[in-house]
Amino acid sequence: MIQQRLLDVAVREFGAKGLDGASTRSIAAQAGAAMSSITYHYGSKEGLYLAAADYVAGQLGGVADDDRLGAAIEAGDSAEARRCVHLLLGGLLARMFEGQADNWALFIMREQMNPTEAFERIYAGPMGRNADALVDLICVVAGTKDRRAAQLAAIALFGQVLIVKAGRATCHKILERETLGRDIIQSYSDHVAANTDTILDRMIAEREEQA
Amino acid sequence: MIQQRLLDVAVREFGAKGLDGASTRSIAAQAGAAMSSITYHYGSKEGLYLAAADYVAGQLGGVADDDRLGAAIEAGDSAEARRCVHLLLGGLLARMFEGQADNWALFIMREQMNPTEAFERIYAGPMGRNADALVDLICVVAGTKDRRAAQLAAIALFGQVLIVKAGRATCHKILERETLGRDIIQSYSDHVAANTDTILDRMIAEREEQA
DNA sequence: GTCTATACTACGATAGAC
DNA sequence: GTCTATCGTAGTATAGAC
Repeated sequence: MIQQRLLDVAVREFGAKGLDGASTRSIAAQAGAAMSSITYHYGSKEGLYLAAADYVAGQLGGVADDDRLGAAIEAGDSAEARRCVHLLLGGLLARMFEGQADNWALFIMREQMNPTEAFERIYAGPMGRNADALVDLICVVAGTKDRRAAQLAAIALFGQVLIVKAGRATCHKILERETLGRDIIQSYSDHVAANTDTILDRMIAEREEQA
Repeated sequence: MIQQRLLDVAVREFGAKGLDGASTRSIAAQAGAAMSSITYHYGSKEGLYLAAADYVAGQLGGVADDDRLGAAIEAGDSAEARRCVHLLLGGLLARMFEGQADNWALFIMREQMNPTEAFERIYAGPMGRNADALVDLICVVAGTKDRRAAQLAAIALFGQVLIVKAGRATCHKILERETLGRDIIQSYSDHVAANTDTILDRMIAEREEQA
């Protein structure tokens, strides 16, 4: 399928070089198609960019069982909500280390730094649902109605996940490795999980202090 | 000074569009100079890019008092080392919110995702020194010789700082704000500081358990 | 639906006037 | 040291053959 090949290459090229930097000639050539096929299928370079954004957004789903997350939030089950926080963050972290992650992660990073219409479309999908769920889950775990505190905690927790991609080169320098093996990935996942529990415990303790 | 104006614009343009995406014509025009002045001063587009990288690297210094950090590490003073960790992370976080930060932060983010020679030059400066100092400080605070654990902790801690830039658009969505006011910035700084203390305390407890 | 051919613009680099 | 002029290449978009 020529459209599928175009999208795969487009995500990689737009991610690596941005909308301006990537060229339709190069994308078409790598996909084994004529440049005019992009115009035919997507109208223009921008059309292909937005199509690539939608494609990326769709691939962000399934990181955790949305139904289970929703049920835990609905039920207000603190213990189950904590398990869901770990499922969500662990799932996201695992995604960051998957082989194809570089392609779409670069695309999203770029949109984060300089958001265009494409970011709205990406965030409207599974990405935004994951973010909302994390905030809701933290509220349930901490037993707090202080949503702002839960939002701040969600950002900090997500930062621990994001850095392995957004600061990949620095991580390699700090760990003195050019590639990260399974043992290090597992160690970091364990460390993040432990941090998460510690932070959630502190939020619970702070809430009980105030009460 | 025409070279200074060229560097300022170059950092912004290369950060926003990358080496390929940015154009020397546009950079020169915004700096109020002829395009050939880039060739004259920097030899080529790549030369200007590397000069911009060096300029960015230099601006990352002074986030914390290097002498004080070094002294705390040298002395093995746990309490002072913890204060230094807060100084370093707090200083970095404050830098992330400074007005001009977008320009150089975008430049560095881009290099993180797709490192070139420019990243080596940036990391060889204050950025790498800050990273090394953070790992050393954590070792002192936790009283551990498990350097790998300190490295993982440093990455997680730094992730909490990085996300406000690398995931800026998502932060705005989560906090339901289009801009982040001083009150929210202060709240997040406090949250990160509290997380940092909690994590360091846990590392100390884990070390004492093993002993 | 996919290709080739082409029009037009913008790019980086260089030469030479001042 | 800064400018204008120009060269060769590569960019997007479009038209039209098949």
